[in-house]
Amino acid sequence: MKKDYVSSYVIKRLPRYYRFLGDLIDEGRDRISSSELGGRLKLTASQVRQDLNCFGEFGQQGYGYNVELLREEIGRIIGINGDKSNTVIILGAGKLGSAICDNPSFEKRGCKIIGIFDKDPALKGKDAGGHKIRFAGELENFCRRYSPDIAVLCVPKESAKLVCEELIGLGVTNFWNFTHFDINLHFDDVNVENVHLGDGLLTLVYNLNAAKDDAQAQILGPSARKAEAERQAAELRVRRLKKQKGE
Amino acid sequence: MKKDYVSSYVIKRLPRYYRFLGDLIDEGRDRISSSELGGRLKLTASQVRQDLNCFGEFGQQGYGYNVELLREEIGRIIGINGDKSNTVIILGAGKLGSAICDNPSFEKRGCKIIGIFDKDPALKGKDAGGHKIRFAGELENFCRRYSPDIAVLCVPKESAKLVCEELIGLGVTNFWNFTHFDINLHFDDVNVENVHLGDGLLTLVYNLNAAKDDAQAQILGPSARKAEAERQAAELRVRRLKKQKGE
DNA sequence: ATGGCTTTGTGAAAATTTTATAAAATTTTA
DNA sequence: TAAAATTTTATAAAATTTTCACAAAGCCAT
Repeated sequence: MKKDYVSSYVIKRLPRYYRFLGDLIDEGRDRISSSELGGRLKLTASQVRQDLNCFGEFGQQGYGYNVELLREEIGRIIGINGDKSNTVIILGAGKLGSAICDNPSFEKRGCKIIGIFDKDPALKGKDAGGHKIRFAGELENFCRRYSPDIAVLCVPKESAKLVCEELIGLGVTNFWNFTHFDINLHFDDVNVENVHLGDGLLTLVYNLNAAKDDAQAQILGPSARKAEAERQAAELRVRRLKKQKGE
Repeated sequence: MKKDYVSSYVIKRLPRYYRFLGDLIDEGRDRISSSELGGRLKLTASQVRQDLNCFGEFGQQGYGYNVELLREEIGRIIGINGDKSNTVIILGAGKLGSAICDNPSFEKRGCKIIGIFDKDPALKGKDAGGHKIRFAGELENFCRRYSPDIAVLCVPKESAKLVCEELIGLGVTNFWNFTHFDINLHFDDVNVENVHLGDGLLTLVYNLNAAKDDAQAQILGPSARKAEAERQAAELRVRRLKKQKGE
């Protein structure tokens, strides 16, 4: 049954489904069951079905889901409409900015880069991923004229707040944020997707160290750990008993 | 009380605490309460206390937390030891690879880049963030000699599986994955931190479209939405009543 | 030193997310 | 064509995360 509220956990999984369904099409698959889909994505079949049912009934009993149809449907849910793409500007034409500029295929995701800006006048006119870098001073006029949907922030942390303020003032409300400045903590009524690369590295380092201590620590939840501990204790008891009998 | 199991949600928040405490030090703050910390990070005071108490008792009643001490403690928890840094290799010296190479300060996070590799022989010897690019063929010998702790994957999706297999075979178990290949779906016993930039963009696009429909949709949970709906209904009743009285 | 005030740590309640089960519909097989 | 197998949808149960509430502990002004 279609829900009127969908949790952020479900939404975070949508792009993964979308991406995987694309792979399935490449494999030549035309149908898939929730249990196989779940198995391959390391989710339970239940979860897959619950997730999809938030948006409608896309499956067919006894058959499963049509791969192509489901992918199209999820694309529609996310909002990748072939007819109207979201316009994107990139702030900061440093290494990261220009890497972002051509790396993840914006077009495939219904987005179109319409400008890249840098406050360094020396970069003006140079190329970044097929786009001419503009001087930051042009930003105001550009935004008033084209009102971009999304701003990608690749500026140094120190500039981030100022740039944000200006952009919000110019009506930009959606940010893909690669800076270490937490936009949502300072401004309301904005959509922000934070990347915070450094945070991810730290999470990895934590898990790296945790794995040294206990290989299972990161895999099992509390109840599963408890069950495992009990299983091991039971095994020990059995072994002890056998040993007693043997003697 | 120190816990022996800590949920992944808590762990994901640790880097944020760590980063924010750094900012507080820059601001010259030397103490902070859980309620202020929560307020500034958009978390509840309760959650902050629960999170920290997973690892020990770092606060003091009537005082709060010492900023510097707490930051140090969280650093220790994550595993950023000044004495021994984790060694990192980068696979793929394209735009993204070389951007990663100098952008997020690995050193600050207890990591040290010891090599960057690319399968394009033309890049061999060229500079990327102060490191000489090596030819991918050297990877095996290099790994056997230095056994790096972490591999950063910035290769195209097609190469990802092969590179992964080789690295795992060479004993690398920690991956910071920027490719669209889901390592953890194909290999066990590895720590993976996926970035999947494209997924983040899609999440942003979804929220962008959702915001158009309902500004509050992404902020409130189900029960809060229900309560808000009830509040509005009650307000309407009151207004109606007033109107009746007025007439 | 003392008393009021602040703030933590913690167990329990509430909310949310995930998993499991029962019922219904469709396909496949014989 | 009918029965068996498969698989979804809807619902209920379980697990997990978050919030609440308060006693105990320590700070700080007087």
